[in-house]
Amino acid sequence: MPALTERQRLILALIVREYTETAQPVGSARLVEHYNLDLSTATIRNEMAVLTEIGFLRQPHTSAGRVPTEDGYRYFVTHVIYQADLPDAARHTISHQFHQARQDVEAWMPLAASILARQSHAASLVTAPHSQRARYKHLELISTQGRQVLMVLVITGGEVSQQLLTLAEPVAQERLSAAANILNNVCLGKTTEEIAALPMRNDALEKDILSLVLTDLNRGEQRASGEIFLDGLTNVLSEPEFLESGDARHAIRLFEERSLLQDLLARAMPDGVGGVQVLIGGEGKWEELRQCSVVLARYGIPDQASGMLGVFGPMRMAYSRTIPTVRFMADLLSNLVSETISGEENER
Amino acid sequence: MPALTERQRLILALIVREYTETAQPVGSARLVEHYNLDLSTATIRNEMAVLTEIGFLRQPHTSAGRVPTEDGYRYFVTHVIYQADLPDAARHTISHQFHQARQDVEAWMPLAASILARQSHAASLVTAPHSQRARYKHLELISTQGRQVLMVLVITGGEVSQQLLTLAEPVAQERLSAAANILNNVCLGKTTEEIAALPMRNDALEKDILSLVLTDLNRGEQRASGEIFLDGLTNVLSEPEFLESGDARHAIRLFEERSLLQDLLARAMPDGVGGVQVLIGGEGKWEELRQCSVVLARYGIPDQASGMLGVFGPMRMAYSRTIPTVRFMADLLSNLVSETISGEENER
DNA sequence: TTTAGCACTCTCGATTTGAGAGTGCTAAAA
DNA sequence: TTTTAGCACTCTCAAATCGAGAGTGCTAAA
Repeated sequence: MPALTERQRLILALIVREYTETAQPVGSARLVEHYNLDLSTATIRNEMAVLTEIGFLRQPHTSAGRVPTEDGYRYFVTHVIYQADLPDAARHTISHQFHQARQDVEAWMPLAASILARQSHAASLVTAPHSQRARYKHLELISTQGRQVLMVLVITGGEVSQQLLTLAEPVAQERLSAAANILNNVCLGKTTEEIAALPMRNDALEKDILSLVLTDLNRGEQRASGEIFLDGLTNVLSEPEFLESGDARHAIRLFEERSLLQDLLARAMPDGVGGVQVLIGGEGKWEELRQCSVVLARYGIPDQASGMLGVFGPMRMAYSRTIPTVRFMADLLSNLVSETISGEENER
Repeated sequence: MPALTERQRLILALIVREYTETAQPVGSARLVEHYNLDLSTATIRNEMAVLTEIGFLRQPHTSAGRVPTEDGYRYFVTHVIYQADLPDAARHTISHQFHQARQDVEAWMPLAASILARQSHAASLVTAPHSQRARYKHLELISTQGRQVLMVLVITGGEVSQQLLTLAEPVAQERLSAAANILNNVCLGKTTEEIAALPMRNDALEKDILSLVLTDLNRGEQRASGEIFLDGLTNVLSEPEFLESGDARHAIRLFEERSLLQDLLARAMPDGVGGVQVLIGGEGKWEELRQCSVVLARYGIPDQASGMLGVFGPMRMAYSRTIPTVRFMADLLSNLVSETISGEENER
């Protein structure tokens, strides 16, 4: 990583800033004028030549201004604004909105996505907290029609999964409740393996249901993440990058194809809760993201319940705003999750 | 409504078909050539002049081919293909896919949206079944941390809502379960009003929770529809209408702003389950939809649990495919819903 | 009633052109 | 040694021009 002078860093930062705002290549004259620099355009041009030499800037063509390269953005993100903090005003607004929705668990994730999208003026994604090692928490069996039963299974971290089962023969609600009660007593707080290791049930109904519970738990553990919430796609649609090159528009498919998105999340953030990850221009790994950037973070409690959240937009993204926002939101959701589930550990 | 000759109807239909495929104004020569008509271009031109006179076709400019007008599409939809049926092959594919996911209640709605989008090559939307007159079905209280309790409320039709409550003081899980049990016995199958009319509970905990249940039920009834599932937005993004005029792109915002969408659904389909509703070009009521069309249908059981589903795309849409698909899917979901909840009526 | 023929209109793509933006280099100034 | 004024040069972009081609409407004959 080449060392830059203070002034070069400044110029790089200003070019990034100007370009993210205008989406136009920025020339030396505009820079001086717009930011009242105490330098002549010629000096700026010399510095820009250096930055271009290093590979942080490029010219779309001979007589255009400069545009940051992927490396340029990367340097900017890691060396210039990575530690930037979210303004207090924004922190307060966000906290406030969450406080309002405190009671409504179902609203948390969509709210988080909506806030992220609004703050970053880009598309956002949030996955519900999800555990790779699920623990049984509560089972409920509700009879609907004669042979059909709705099974509601609550897992660690408040995850709820529903299944419809068709029994061999009709069973009364009382009988179902009793069976659920027994299983609840036996399985509370146990992991999939622990439940699988339990002695076989004698009762046929209980046996059947327990095996369904197990497949359900297993399926949950297979999934890489919980439900995915998206927002702000329209923000990104009106960006020039997406209007012109069909290339960038291609990237949006990634958001609709959940499987692609899962793959992205899995490969981008293998590690536990931690810092914010910034993928610029697909990092050579995702062809679809060539013109885009993604800012990701994991939240929650490792191994218990964790999810991801992030922002997706053109490479020309307001990183200095987006990164602190993502970091702040990750912390906020982490607190929310740990408040909600920490009791479980004590119960055991 | 002007009466058309058989030949005029044919020509209108062919123009609609050709235009939906190519997105280019269609001229007399292309029509004759492409469909081996036993007529000369001049004859076609005369007929086209008539259709233009009536207001079913228009020319973007003097020397371009013809394009259907909104009225043209409307005539086409109501008089030419409204009764068209979905090919057996498609019916089977769809039924098969649903059969596969029969058990997994949570997968139904996303699956429906996905199928609709795939079949129509447009964007789709499905709302979860929802009841305006909810009936209490089951309550579950799960303690997490000391004072925090996750409340899971199951309502008619399998709707599940979660809330997080913070009690004044810690309460043991046993105590919570007992309270839930009592309330379940008292409230099963009751409507909001009936519950509100019940005698006051003596126990403080039960009283508090019952009032929360009531607000939750009320909030559910206020909502016009259940959760909304979208799919296939990218299908529509690559259509030329959306690439060019920012006008059409504006319409996509409608899909992200749930409130706008709710409004659309509420105003477009006030009536009960019934036929398929086709909104062409916003019908003068939705400025955002000027260049788009929406095909909507309601499914489910009126007053008990019903939802909507539909397809959204450019006005130049393959109606002859989309309309039967929407109709078929509505029937399919209706069956699914009635199978799931019909038992309730018997229980009472 | 249909159709061949024709004059006419208008768009669209290709091509040209000039203004303007921005650069790099050089030589003088600080 | 660093900064800057001056200048020649390059390249894009928007506007203007132009001709081919697509498509029409009309008329008169079949």
